[in-house]
Amino acid sequence: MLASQSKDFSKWYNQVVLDAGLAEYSSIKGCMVIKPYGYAIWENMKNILDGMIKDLGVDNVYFPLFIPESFLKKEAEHVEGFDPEVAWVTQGGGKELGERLALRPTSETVMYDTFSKWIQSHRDLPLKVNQWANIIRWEKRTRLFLRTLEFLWQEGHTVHADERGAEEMTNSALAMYEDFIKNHLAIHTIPGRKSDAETFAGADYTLSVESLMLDGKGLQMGTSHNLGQNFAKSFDIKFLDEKEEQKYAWQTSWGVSTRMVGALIMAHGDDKGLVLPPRIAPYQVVVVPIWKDNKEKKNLEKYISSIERGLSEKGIKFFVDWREQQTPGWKFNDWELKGAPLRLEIGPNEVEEKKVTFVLRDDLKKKPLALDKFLEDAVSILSEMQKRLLKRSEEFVKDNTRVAESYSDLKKIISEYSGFVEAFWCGDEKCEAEIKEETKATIRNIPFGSGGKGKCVKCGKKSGHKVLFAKAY
RNA sequence: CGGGGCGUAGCAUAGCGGCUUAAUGCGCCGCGUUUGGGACGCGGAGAUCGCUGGUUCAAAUCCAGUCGCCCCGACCA
Repeated sequence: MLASQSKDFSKWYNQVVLDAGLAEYSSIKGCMVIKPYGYAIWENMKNILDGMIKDLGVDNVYFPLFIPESFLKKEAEHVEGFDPEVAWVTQGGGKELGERLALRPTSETVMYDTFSKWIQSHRDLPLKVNQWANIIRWEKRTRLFLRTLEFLWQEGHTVHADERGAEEMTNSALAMYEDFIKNHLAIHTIPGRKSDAETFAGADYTLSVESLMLDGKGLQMGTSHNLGQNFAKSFDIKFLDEKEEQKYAWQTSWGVSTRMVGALIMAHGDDKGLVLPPRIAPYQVVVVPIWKDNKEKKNLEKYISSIERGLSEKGIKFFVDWREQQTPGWKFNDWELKGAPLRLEIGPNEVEEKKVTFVLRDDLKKKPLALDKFLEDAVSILSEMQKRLLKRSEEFVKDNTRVAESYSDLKKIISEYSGFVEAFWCGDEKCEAEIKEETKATIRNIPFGSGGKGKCVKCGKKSGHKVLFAKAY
């Protein structure tokens, strides 16, 4: 039995990850094994995003896992930010190394060392590359998919001739994430800008898309950094422009990680397990055959193969669960745990009447439908479900976003409801730090277009924008 | 890095100085009956009790060390 979401959310989360077969703990501290079903979800995310990234004119590359210490040290803020969580290689081939090698916590430095050689002329720009890779960050506290010592991600890195080019890229990367998360993961996010304290080490500014999990905690789902010329200056990325002048380049970097799998679980799941949006589910339709004897099974096989043909023609990803050891009831529960969007229960009754019985994961009601009609409607049934999940997510975020007029409001809302809290903030890091200290809530971001005039909830100084507070993962 | 907990079969646990062969559930293997909401019977395989040392006539059990993991806090995609 699965723990109840409302009673113990984190226990529920861990059980879903383990029992649904997404991942398990490995024998290596802080690291997880991603199992086939979990990896299939990541793979779907990866494939879709990879196409979107290419549509932005970005090419895939691969850079070394090892980063010499001297590279990391070139950008002062960058080292400082990452130093506490870097893993170092000090020996190789049985010998002590002359220089330590970091296992990449992110690839800015190792890439930009090379970029400085690639870029000589304005004709070499813009340079846009992306890398799918594993990342090592020595986190003190780990949690399946959300925070592990090693994780998988995508990191885009671009170089531009002018500030505007970098700005536009920073925005389009974020827009791409928002689009992907909305239209494929069916999760509503709030795009905005990070406060200085939460800005990526070495960036001019950081944009993010933030969402709310079902327990009311915030989760950053993607980030896009405008690096300005900070790294260009440290790594000497210069080019001759049209006027034959030497200029430092402008850069961006942006990424999303396997953390999104965790977000997917926590944004849609229920007490029965995962709820996967059809567009990201490994199997959109799972067929559970029900039979008593060989004769019934023979008839079923024939009937189901016609269903298979029909689903294939519509481009629907499906799986027929012919396992002999499990009873139908067991399979129903198993696929609910695994979040299959649509389940077909096919037995002698369905064969007899040329119909299907289907159950959608979000409402769990059994519905009969003529086979022909079902095959005709399957695509739209799934896309309706996709829409419902997004709508539910939007409503959830809306219902759990509250406005705080005063500091006591803020404290009260955070402790009673959690969720997002909109409040004015003066921009002072001191107020931000004190609020974090006292309420555990952090500024998730400053949503785009948030304006108005008011007073900082903490110090009462004038403020020109509301920001989003939440307790976060 | 601070606080807490735990290492016994693939997994989850019981046993906490002597019950004589280390137990139970799940899982696994075989046979049979089952199969429309987590089936059942019978038979079976599987454990140097994390590791090292010590105390004792006797150690999974007590002591010391060591390694590892999990949970709670500060740092983070």
